[in-house]
Amino acid sequence: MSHTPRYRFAPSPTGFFHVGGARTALYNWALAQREGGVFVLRIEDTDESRNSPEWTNGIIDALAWLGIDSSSSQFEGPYFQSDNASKHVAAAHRLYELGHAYWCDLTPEQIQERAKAAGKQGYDGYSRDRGLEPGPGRVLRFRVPEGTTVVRDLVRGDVEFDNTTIEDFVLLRGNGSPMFLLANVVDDIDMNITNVVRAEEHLPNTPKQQLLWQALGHEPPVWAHVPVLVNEQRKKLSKRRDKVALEQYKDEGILAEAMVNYLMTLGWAPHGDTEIVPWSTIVEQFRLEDVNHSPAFFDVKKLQAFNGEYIRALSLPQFINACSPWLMAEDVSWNASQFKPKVFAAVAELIQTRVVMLSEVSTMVDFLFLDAPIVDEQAFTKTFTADFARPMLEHCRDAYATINWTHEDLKAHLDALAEELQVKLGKLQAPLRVAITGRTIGPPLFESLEVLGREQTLRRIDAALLRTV
RNA sequence: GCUCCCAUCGUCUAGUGGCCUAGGACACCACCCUCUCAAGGUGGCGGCACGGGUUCGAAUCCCGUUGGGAGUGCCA
Repeated sequence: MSHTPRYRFAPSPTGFFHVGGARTALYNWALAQREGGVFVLRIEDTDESRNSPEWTNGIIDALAWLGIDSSSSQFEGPYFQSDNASKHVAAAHRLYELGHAYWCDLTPEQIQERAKAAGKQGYDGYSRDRGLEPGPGRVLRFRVPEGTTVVRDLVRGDVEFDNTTIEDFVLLRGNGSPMFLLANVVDDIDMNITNVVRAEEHLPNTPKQQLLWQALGHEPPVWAHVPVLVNEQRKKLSKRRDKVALEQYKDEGILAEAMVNYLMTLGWAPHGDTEIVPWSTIVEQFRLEDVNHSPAFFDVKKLQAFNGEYIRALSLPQFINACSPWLMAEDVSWNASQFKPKVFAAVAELIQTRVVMLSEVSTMVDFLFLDAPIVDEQAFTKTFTADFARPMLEHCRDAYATINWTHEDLKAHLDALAEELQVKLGKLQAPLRVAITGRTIGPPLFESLEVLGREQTLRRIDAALLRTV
């Protein structure tokens, strides 16, 4: 008899990892860590159409990204539900022998007809006392007992269900294969699961599962149903209409730590006035009793804000390192051979405070690695309507040919010109910025010029002057 | 339809009967800083769904209303 809390995370392999699933996994992981328990991963692959080996690796990888390390001593699995099929069937037959289940030969169509005739919905218990033997096409149904079932839920309190509202659900299909509800319970019992923490959508199923636990002769686990994540329409996040794949956020340059931290603030909050806290603090403070009862909107804007915080908290070398995949990616606008790590390193600090996602980095520095900047026509037209635009550029072209090539001197030169022309430097530099970078916004201009180099700078000034003739 | 869950700023939350003139964060707005854009700083806008109780006292407890959500398969 072990008193070690055993949590479990039981995703079905559907091809991508859902942010909602990520949060559930994190809750389980935090609790297992906090209580010195175990996190059991079980892949619910009973539905053949969902069964694909590579999906399993995807799940392990996603968990690893979140910091749920499958090599940890507190991690167990992965187990596969499909491996336990014989146990599920055996349990079903035991239930039949115990009188907790019976065979039924009604087809779904017949059930519907009967329901329609009775003006009600669902299966009406028709085969309950017909004493049918097993036979081809017959399903095994659970005999729901009379009374009420009380689900003790750590986040919701006691939830009461009148058993008359629970229909005699199917345990074994007509082809003999076990249904999810059964498989799930049998596995949980088999794996000594003590705590079931999952999304609220499973709450209506819980009385059925609890009945199954009891019929099988076991005390049910501690339940906890956490609210679902919703979109701006307040509907449960779904892969069809919402951006829910963890991988997608990862690809955009959301840091794992930011994702984890953000996910944990949905339905719960760390103590104190700041939400940005390390995982260790979360493990220390997280309690199911403190989890909110209502659905939470998955706000990408706030996720990005968190990410910006985490990006800025990186040391410079860490930041440079983190950017690397996006700088080496195949879809960058420059030729891979033109990328210069040293050049990027020289401006990285200026970029770090200007992005909230790592995927933004490449367009912010592309002008440094391109032969010619990608010019935003609108920006060009707009900035070059200023009457000082051409004279300023011509002036720069001449002065920059001989000036000391430091950002201080580059700036000092334009400062002087601004003074002379009675124009603010902010306005004056705009055409130069567009000529060099192609855009009106970007990293500080003079530092950019310094790393770009004299030759390239002069070339781009000439090119811009040529365009305006 | 039926079953169940839920209800504090636009959003995420703090709040477990007096500390609440309801706190923080994101977003938004203004100002400061400033070579653009950010970052940073300061300030602002903005909420206890409604109606009844209980209580000396209710965001907090109870009931109802309204409004949301989830489930309702021989899917998981």
